[in-house]
Amino acid sequence: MKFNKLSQLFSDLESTTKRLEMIDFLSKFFEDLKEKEDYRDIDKIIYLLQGQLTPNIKQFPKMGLAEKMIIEAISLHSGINSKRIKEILIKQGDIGATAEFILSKKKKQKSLFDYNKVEEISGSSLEILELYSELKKIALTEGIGSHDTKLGILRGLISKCSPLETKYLLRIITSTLRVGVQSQTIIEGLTLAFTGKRDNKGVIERAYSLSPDLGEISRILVEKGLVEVKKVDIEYGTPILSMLASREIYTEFTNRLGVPFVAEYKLDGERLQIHKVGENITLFSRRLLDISFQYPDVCKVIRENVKANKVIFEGEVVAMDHFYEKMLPFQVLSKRRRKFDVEDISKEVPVCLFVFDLLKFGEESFVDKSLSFRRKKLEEIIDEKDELRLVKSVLINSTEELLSFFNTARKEGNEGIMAKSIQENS
DNA sequence: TTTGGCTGCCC
DNA sequence: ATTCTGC
DNA sequence: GCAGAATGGGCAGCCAAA
Repeated sequence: MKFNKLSQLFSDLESTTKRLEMIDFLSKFFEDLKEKEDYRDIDKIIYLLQGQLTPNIKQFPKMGLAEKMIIEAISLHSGINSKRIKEILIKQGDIGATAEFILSKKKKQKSLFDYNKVEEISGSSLEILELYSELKKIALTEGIGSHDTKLGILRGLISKCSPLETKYLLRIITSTLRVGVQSQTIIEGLTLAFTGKRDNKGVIERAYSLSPDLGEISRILVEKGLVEVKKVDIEYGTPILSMLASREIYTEFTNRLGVPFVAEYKLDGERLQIHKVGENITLFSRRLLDISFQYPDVCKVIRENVKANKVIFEGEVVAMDHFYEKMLPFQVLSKRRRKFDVEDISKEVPVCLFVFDLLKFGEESFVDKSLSFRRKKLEEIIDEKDELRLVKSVLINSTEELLSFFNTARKEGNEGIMAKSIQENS
C-alpha cells in the first residue's frame, strides 16, 4: 500500500470529532484491504495508525528526533532559517502543519502542477513498506554523527512525500499524530470491518489487553478469524496492559461501591509488572518497557522469596529508608531510573517492592479471578522481607473505618488509598 | 573534557 | 500524573 | 462516563558544540 492512502485516512479522521464517523472512516479503509485481500502490511498500518513504529512490547528504540530537530530538517530542506520556521510553528501550532504549509508553497513555486496531482498520475507515492524501513533506520541510528544521519534519512523521506504526507510523517516521528484515534477506536473499526458486528468489540479488546500488539491481533483476525483472537491469553514474557485507576475523593468510595469494599494503600513509587519464569525475572514498566536492569536488587529478592516457579504479578516499587522504616518520595526513587552505576545507586537508594496483584500462576490465568482469591494466593507464595512485602489491604465496613484507614495511610507517608470492589467480576 | 540542548519516560 | 473537550 | 488530547514536574542519557 502507498503512504498517500494512509495519509488520506489520517486527513479524514482529523476532519471530524465524531467518534462514529471516525469508526466509519476506519472500517471503510479496512474493508478496502479486505476487498483487495491485501493484508501484507496490515500490522505496520496499524502501528502507524497508533502513531508508532512497533507495539510497546517490542522494546524497539524511539526515533530520538523530535520537534527541534524536525525544525532543523525543514530548514535544511526548504532553505528557510529555523527562526522563521519557529514563528510559523507558533502560528500553525503543529510541526506537521508547519511543514505542510512551507512545502506546499515551495512545491507550487517549483512546478506548475499541483504536486499531489502529479503524484496521483505517476503513482509515485512512497510505499508504506519503504517508509517503514526508513523510519526504522532513523530509530536505530546512534553514536557520533547520528543527528546528521537521522536528518539525512528524514530529508530523503520528505523529498518523496507530498506536503500532506509530510505532515503526518513528521507527526508520527514526533509522537504527536493526534488524529483523534487510538487503540479503542481502531478496535471498533477493525470489529466492524472484519466481523460485521459491533458486539465483537469486547473479544478484540480483551485480546489486545492480554497481548498488547494490535498489529499482531489484526493479523490473527484477518488471517485466522475471530475464533483465534478469542484464544489469545496472558503469556509469560508478554506484559499485559495495566488497569488504570480513576481518581476520586475517598469519601465517595462508599457511595460508589457500598460496603464492604477493599481499600489499599496508594504508594508513591513506580509500577512494576513482574514475570518470573524459574530464576528468570523480568520487570516491565507501566508503558511495558523492560526495565529489569534498573532493579537487580528487586529481581534478587523476588528470585529468593517468591515461592512459585512461574508467576506474573504486579507491585509498586518505592524508595525506602529501611533503618527508619520510612517511605521516601517519588523523586528519590527516580534516581534509580538509570543505565549506569546501577549497583552503586541500588545501595544509595534502597527500595521495597509492595506487591498488590496476581495475574498468572503456573499455567492458570488469574485475571478473571476474584480479588480475594488473587490476594490469598499472593499471600501463599510470597515470603515477606524488608524489601518485599504485600501492600496493606483491609476490608472497609463503615465510614468510620474508611476515615481511620485514610488517616493512617497518610500518616505513614502514602499518597492516599485505593478502593477495589469485592464483586467477582471486577 | 565539560557543558547544555534535546529527547524520552516516570509520575 | 492532572485537566479539559466532545460525544 | 469514555476516549483522546493537552499539559506539567523532574530525572537520566545522548550527542554536538564549546
